[in-house]
Amino acid sequence: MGITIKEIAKLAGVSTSTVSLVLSEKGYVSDTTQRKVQKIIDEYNYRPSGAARQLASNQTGNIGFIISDVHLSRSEAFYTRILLGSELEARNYDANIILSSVGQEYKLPRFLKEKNVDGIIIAGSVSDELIPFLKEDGCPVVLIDFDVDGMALDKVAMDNRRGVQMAVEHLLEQKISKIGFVGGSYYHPSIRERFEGYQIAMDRGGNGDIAHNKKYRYLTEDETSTDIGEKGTAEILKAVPDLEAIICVNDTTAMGCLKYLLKHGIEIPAQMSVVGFDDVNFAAVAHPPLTSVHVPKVEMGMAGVKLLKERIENPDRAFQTRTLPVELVIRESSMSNKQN
Amino acid sequence: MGITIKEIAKLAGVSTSTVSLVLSEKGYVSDTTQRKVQKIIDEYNYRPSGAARQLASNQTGNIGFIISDVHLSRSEAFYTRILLGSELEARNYDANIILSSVGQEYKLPRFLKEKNVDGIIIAGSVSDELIPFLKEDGCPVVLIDFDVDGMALDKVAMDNRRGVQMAVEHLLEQKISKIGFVGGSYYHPSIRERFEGYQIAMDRGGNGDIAHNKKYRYLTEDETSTDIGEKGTAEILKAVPDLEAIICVNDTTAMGCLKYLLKHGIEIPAQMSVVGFDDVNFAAVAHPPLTSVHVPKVEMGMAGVKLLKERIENPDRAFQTRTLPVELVIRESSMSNKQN
DNA sequence: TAGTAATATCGAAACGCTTCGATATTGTTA
DNA sequence: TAACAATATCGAAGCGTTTCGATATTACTA
Repeated sequence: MGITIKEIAKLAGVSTSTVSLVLSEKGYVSDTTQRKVQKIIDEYNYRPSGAARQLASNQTGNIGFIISDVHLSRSEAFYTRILLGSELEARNYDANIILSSVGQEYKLPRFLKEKNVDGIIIAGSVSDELIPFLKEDGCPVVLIDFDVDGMALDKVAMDNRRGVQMAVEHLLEQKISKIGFVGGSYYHPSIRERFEGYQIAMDRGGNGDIAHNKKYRYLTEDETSTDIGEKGTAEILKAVPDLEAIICVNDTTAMGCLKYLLKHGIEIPAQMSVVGFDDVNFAAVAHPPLTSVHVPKVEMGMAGVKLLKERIENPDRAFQTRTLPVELVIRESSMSNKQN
Repeated sequence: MGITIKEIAKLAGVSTSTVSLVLSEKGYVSDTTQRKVQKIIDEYNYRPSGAARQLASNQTGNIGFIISDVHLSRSEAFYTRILLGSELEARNYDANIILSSVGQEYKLPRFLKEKNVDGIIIAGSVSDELIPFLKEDGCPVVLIDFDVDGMALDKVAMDNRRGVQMAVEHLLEQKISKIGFVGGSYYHPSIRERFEGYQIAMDRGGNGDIAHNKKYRYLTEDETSTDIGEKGTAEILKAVPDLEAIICVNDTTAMGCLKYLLKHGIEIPAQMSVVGFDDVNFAAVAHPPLTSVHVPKVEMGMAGVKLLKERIENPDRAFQTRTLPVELVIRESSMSNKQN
């Protein structure tokens, strides 16, 4: 296709090795030569072939980003924002993100089959078989918002427990203690941690009896959704008519919760406070605006790339887990009148 | 790293060319040889090097997907779903999507600099300079939901005009004719088409006086947002107090519109109908659920990959524009009582 | 100023595939 | 059964880089 390094070398009157040195900015090159070569490069708009470079140097400059297709197609932009973060950070390293969604069928992404990446980021839950396979393959892997028991890997997480604790504390401060908990996807580590955070904070606030009473929770293995939110709210409300607040495992669930309450004329937050988690796009524009635990999604994506880079450069270092802090964003849905 | 084709060849007692033929499933290979070689391949878990393959065959199996970072980070999952579609379709061709967000600064993605892709998909608007540059470079390009005047390119579009026409007709049928139009990003071709659709349909319905009266519209070059929606609604309402409906250029804008109306106690749809466009995630869970023109986002992404593949295989064919149909999804926000 | 270190450049061997042309074998046709 | 086509396999030449010595030049040190 384009012009090659050989031709550039000839035009500049130097060897290809010299051109290569100019390109990579390492080794010794005199100023005059460097300028001379660079001029030709610019003039002919020369761009080195990635393939050749990869082949010769045995590194690709690519980062594989794996995400389950159900996550990628989920309505709320959670993993998408993580992807964005990774992409932004990758740009800093001049690396490319090769995206691959995987289904449940455990078909290896092509880039993997052809070892076209220096390392892999996995965001969210994926098929169980995939990760052991990758590890065995010796490919550097970083997990974002996921975990596999007993797998020594670099991970990026968020402080799920702390997040819900803050939410609970915020409610307790308003003298709201009859707090229910609604959610799905209970298989996911983050979800479990969120529930634990709820129990811990309730225990501490002296409301352990509530947090350990099954009447106050609706928790299923089904994928979180607005439906789960609606149904869960209905169930809990049936069991506990004088409920004061509902904490949802994520905003999607909370949307369902809001929907149910609205439909049944239960005033938010006057009669019922609602808190979500993730602080995704629509939390702020929901009706009423939804109090939610903000997750630094973009930062998580960036952290993943950083961790991966470090692992690639230093394959023998100890495995790390980077847990990013979260933040409670208080909006109307939980600003109970009782406070004022 | 791994085992190479040479070693496989030796182990199978054939030449590397034969192994290559087995791999690519073309040319003549006897059944026995094919089995023999495949056995070794499986046994040693051999996977050919993408780099070497690319270098030798001069094709990458990669598709570049370019999206402006503002789009990628936009809250609603519009372009993200297009990306998903492309990814799914790419899987069918065993191709990889290399994702690259670009900022306004027009820094070339690395994959582009190193011609690491067979073709490129651009989703949404990007820097003006980028596209001519790519064309000049001879790289196959497909535009999804974007256009550059006078650029002969393959494109994937949606029927924006028809979409808004349907919305208008739906309102007119309910004897609602005082319809305003709110939106931003007016520089974007799709947005302009949506506005045109509004005018055309209003003209046809005998309400041209309204559609051509500036009082009935709020249209800016600023990026669409809920803020635009709020502000636009406020402005139009000030100018036309007896307004009956508002069509927004997209759902994000419509969310702002709903927010404003809700805040000011204007009942939807009893006093005011609202229609959005795109039918993104939160449209269905909005309060009230938002009538919106459904855009087949995933299908658009898939169509882009198909178009690109066709172009790559046949570089000289005429340029095509694939316009996908849209659909009006009627929800509560526009089911005026007048109808019943 | 000889001897060594730093600087500058180059040639050539990889890197791991694909593919073309050559050669050998088998099958088909008149 | 001679002649030719189809089938099967192989060797070797690329593909466009990087990188490892080797060599040549210049600068510095004692």
